Amino acid sequence: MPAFHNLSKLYARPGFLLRRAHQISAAVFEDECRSVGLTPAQFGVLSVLHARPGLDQSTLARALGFDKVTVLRVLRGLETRGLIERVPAPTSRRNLSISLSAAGLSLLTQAQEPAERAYRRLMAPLNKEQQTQLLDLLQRLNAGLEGEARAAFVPPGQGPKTALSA
Amino acid sequence: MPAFHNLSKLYARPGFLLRRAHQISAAVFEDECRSVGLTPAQFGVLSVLHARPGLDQSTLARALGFDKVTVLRVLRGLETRGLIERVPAPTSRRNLSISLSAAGLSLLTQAQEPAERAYRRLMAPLNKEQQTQLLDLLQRLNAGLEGEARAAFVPPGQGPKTALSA
DNA sequence: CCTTTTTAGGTTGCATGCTAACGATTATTG
DNA sequence: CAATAATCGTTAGCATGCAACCTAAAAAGG
Repeated sequence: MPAFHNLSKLYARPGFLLRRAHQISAAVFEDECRSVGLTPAQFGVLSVLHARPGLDQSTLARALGFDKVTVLRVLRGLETRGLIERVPAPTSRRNLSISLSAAGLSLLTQAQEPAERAYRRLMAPLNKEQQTQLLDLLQRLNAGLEGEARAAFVPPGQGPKTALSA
Repeated sequence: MPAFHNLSKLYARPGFLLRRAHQISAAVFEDECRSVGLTPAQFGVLSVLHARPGLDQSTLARALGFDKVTVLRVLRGLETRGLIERVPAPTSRRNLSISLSAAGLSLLTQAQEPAERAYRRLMAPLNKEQQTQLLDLLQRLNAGLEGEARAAFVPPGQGPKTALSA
């Protein structure tokens, strides 16, 4: 009898556990942030834009490990709601410079508390030591596998490396 | 200056790390299983059907923590490829009994090796102890938060609990 | 019994993530 | 400098996950 007869085999796969954990994480975040109307993706975009105003779309996508098409659609939604602004970049005719609007900054500020609650609710089943361990292991896993995912993750440089800060 | 000015804050969020880890995991799996043409979702469905032949769609969805619409669409694809069969269940007129076809079993068997490779490749950045730790922490997290996700996870019973085994 | 509620399967629509392709623009390099 | 390659924003299409809603069937309640 083949080994894959047993379901516990499937349930112990990291892919299965990661998928489920991500699913739960997103559900908890959306539940907590429903009041401010921000999804995890939108929250991520606004957060990066707050730290690095004026980024172009591609750099923004890489700063989150998002697909550039996803970023494009998220940005369109945020632009419609007046939370961000997209203007042609001065440095290059094919870049757009994205930045938070006043409303966007306000909403991001409002979202900090719900996001914190989501964090605590998600980590509630683990004690402090386990929480630290999990975050460390995930970071180690991700760092060791950068380049495996189609969408590259490249944290935006602070200085002259960023497209628009040159 | 608000604390959320710093990007490392965002990058250390469990939601961010889980999202990225899941993204990488799916990419690695799809890369390894491209030869047999199975996505993670399809592999999961076939695996459960192999362990529990004759399940109905809703029970199958709960056994994976999938949305029932997702299961429906995955099953349609698998049925078109002749990998599964859907027949009316004898016990109830609104249930469908799903089971692997010979081709489905064959493909699932072929997929075991690539799936194993994906497993090893995904866990490569961690040593044996860290791998065990990560799986344990994820299981603990998921178990502690069942019910938070919209799609419930209910492992199918072996005995008389399953819809069609009564 | 018969009515009410719950459930299974299904459809539709929206958000997200990926691939592939495209025109325009910028970089590279021969 | 000119040909080539890489990049940006964009569109389009497929897969996954959610919500809302429908019909039919089954369960639960009186």
